[in-house]
Amino acid sequence: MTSRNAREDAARNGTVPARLSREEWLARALEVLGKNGAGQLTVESLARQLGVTKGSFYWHFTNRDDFFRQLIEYWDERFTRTVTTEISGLGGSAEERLLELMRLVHSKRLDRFEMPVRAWAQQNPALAPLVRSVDRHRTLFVRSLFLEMGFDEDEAEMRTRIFLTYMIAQRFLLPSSAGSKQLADLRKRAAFFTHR
Amino acid sequence: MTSRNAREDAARNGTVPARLSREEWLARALEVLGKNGAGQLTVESLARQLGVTKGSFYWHFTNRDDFFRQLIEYWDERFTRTVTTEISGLGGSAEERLLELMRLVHSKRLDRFEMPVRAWAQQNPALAPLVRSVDRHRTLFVRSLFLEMGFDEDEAEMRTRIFLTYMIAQRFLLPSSAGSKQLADLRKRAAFFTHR
DNA sequence: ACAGAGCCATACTTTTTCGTATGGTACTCC
DNA sequence: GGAGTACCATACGAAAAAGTATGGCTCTGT
Repeated sequence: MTSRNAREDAARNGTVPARLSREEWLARALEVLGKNGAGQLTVESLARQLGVTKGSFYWHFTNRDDFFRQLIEYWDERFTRTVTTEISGLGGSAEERLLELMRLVHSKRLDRFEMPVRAWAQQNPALAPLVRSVDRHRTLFVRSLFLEMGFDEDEAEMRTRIFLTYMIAQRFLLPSSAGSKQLADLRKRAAFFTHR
Repeated sequence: MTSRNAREDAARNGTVPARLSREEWLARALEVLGKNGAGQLTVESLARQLGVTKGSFYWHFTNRDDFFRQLIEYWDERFTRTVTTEISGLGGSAEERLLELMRLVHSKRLDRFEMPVRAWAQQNPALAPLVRSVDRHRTLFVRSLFLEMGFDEDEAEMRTRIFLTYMIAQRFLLPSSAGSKQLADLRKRAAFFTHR
């Protein structure tokens, strides 16, 4: 008889009964959203995966809408905020910082939740404004880089749009391109965005 | 007492009882997918909107999976196939045809289902291959344009990727930019993709 | 006018989910 | 060592959805 209860397993092993935190719910929810889609984003399914029951969920969150709001904020913090602040603290030219941004997003796969999060949140009237807020923050950040490179307002605006959409949807046309010349490709792509 | 039944209304007006076709189910499903998300893509919800019951659905389609497969094919036919064949029949330089492609997608809003369709279908193992097939077709088409412009294989490959991702995710960063200088912007964007 | 096919309504069963109510267990702090 | 708090289990009710079975209506062809 295999136990499908993580807390029982923990008890048998003498470890702590794996009391969950708020973040563990959110982290798991993002993974599910990315792998299985928004349709599988149910309370009881998440609870089963975490080895607990709904009782834990409704302790940490008042209801599903509250959970979803916190999920967007969690995603913003972990997959956007940390990058922009890190890049902001760097030196070098604006071109170099843009390349470093692409490198970071690629190596840490920070774009892996772009599509599922957006396609899911855009429909919800309570969540759409939160996503738009994330976009505003990104746009301001990238636009400042292009302005620093010397492009005028309109040109910086256009390049920011094309660059950000590429960062968002890139993963959609990547079946399994994994190659050895990825760094060279990254440089080429960055140069394409920053050429004059 | 207001009737929420389209067929009864039609009967009262003396018109045809609005017998539905397969395509009406598919067209409505795409609209729902775009507006309300995949979560609202249920048989009974669609039936209510069409003024019929589930009986009609299970007459036209064997089950939900069958319906979804046909939905992807319908989307491919109406929002990709028609464009590539129309552009193929045109004259002019490859640059002009690429601009015309952007114009068509923009004016007819052919990109409005990109994100919802993808985020939804990518999760389903039965649907993902169909979407990848659509991507292959698009990639071949756009890549041939860049090759015709004189770019080498690698360069054409990269520009195709950036161009297609932009066409896919463009709408995500467009709050309500609707301006009068849209055609000029289109030309500028096209030039950005085709410059050397 | 009658048979058959095409198309849909209705009723029903099973499954899944949200949310709530309530009780139980472990830990902390006096 | 007892009270209180933090965290979770269990049980329940209500709603919604997929799919099936079956009967009814409408048109066409003959």
